[in-house]
Amino acid sequence: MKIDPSSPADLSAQIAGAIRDAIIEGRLIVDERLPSEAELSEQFAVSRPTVREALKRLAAQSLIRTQRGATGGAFVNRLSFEAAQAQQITTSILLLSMNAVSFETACEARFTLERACGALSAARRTADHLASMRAEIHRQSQPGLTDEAFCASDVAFHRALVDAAGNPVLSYQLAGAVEAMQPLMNMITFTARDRARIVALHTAIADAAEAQNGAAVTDGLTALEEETKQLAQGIFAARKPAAAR
Amino acid sequence: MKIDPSSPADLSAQIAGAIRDAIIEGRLIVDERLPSEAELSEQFAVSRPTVREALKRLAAQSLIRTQRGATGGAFVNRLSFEAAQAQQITTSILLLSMNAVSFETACEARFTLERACGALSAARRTADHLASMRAEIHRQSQPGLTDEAFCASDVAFHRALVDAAGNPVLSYQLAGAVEAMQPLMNMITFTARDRARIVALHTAIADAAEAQNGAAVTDGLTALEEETKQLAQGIFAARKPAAAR
DNA sequence: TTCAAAGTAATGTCAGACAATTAAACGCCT
DNA sequence: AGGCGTTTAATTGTCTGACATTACTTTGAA
Repeated sequence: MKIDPSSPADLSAQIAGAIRDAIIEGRLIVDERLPSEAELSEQFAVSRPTVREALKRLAAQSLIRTQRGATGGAFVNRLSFEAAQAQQITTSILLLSMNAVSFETACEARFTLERACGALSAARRTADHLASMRAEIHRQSQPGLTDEAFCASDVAFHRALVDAAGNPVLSYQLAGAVEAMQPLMNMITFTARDRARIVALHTAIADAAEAQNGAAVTDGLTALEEETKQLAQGIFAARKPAAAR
Repeated sequence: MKIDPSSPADLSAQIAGAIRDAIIEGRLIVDERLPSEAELSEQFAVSRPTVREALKRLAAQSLIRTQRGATGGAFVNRLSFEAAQAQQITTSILLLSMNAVSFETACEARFTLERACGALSAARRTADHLASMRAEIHRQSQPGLTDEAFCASDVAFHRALVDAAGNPVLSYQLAGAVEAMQPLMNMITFTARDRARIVALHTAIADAAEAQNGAAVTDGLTALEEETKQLAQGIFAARKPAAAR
């Protein structure tokens, strides 16, 4: 684990990179303890604050965790599916909000990916998954629900559908697609959305999953995509003349 | 932007979180300059090293960039698709290597997602995408190619296929699925792989894309998945009795 | 007017110190 | 001898102050 001392700046980035590479290449394994900050600063011939900055960089990516006390120190973290999903969701939200992605592009990506799960979800769904989906549909039918709660339930429904595929890698990959879209869709369509229509489409999807009919799940998602796109188009069409005045 | 000074530890995490929230919620916009480290340390009533640790955390997630000099400082970064993809690939590699994901699960997730692009890629592929795919196939046919180069070309082929869908959000989401699998598949199957068979399957996929036949692209990917799974099964079957001795 | 040099403000790095926390080692009492 | 409370040591978390480095800005001179 070496760094280039000739480069004058960004020592902490170099050190973080060296440790990260060691983790990725398996030279540091899960739950292994890194040398103490004092030892690291000796090894890399830098000061302790510089080492600390490097460790904070790694902590920000959930690559290490730190513990205080006598047997404390920095430990290589097992990257859990949960932590990875949270990271992916944050990244996806930022990516969408900072890059002027069109509603259609994002919507297409989301539903294309979710449809990919359709067949697997229909084949493997358990009673638990079905119950979760039905519960969310029931919640969505409650008249007093706030817009935020309706959106959260919408996301929960789709998460249950994705999880029904029984493939944690797939669930992780789709976390960003499903959850990052919520703020975007919420801000655009929540005023015009017809909840009864959404509930009907969700019910059709749940029914198809219960019948283990993969094609019907896929069709249901396609119908939902069409509904969403038309809704957005209507809103954009109504906005433009208003803005042109 | 406030932090809780009563919590004794992890001040830098709190500060990083406060700034991150400000960025996500739009209170800090792209290319906006943050206050200087000295000003931030005053605002949050902490020392400059603590502020610096917080900024390094954000820099590790590509949320900010820093510049030295008189007009320097920390600026909100536009999260590019490229940077987001790089992050996702790193996260995916770590997730797979640290969580004992079965080959089958990862393989299924990868091909399920890639198949989802099939129809779009077939419909929208340009001459450039086709040329990229053909070029990679040609490279894969060269007899003197190293295993590493073959794998890299394999990844490039699939990247071209995914990019052909013309949806950058989709490309971003699939980056992890396609690129993170390379080390995993490489380490398991490269000894037993029949390159001619892979090239034939790739050619079939490229032909289908050229003919804009979405179903054929999907079928080609399914065939490739089957090939890969059987290859892996054969290897695991051969390993087990050897290890049992 | 143009170009070079000094000034200035910001990040990058270092050194040393103290506080807070935690587990292990130790000693004491039962 | 064994259990329990206390001390001790190691480590991270934070602070203070300083200097180095960088790059823009201003000023001055040709």
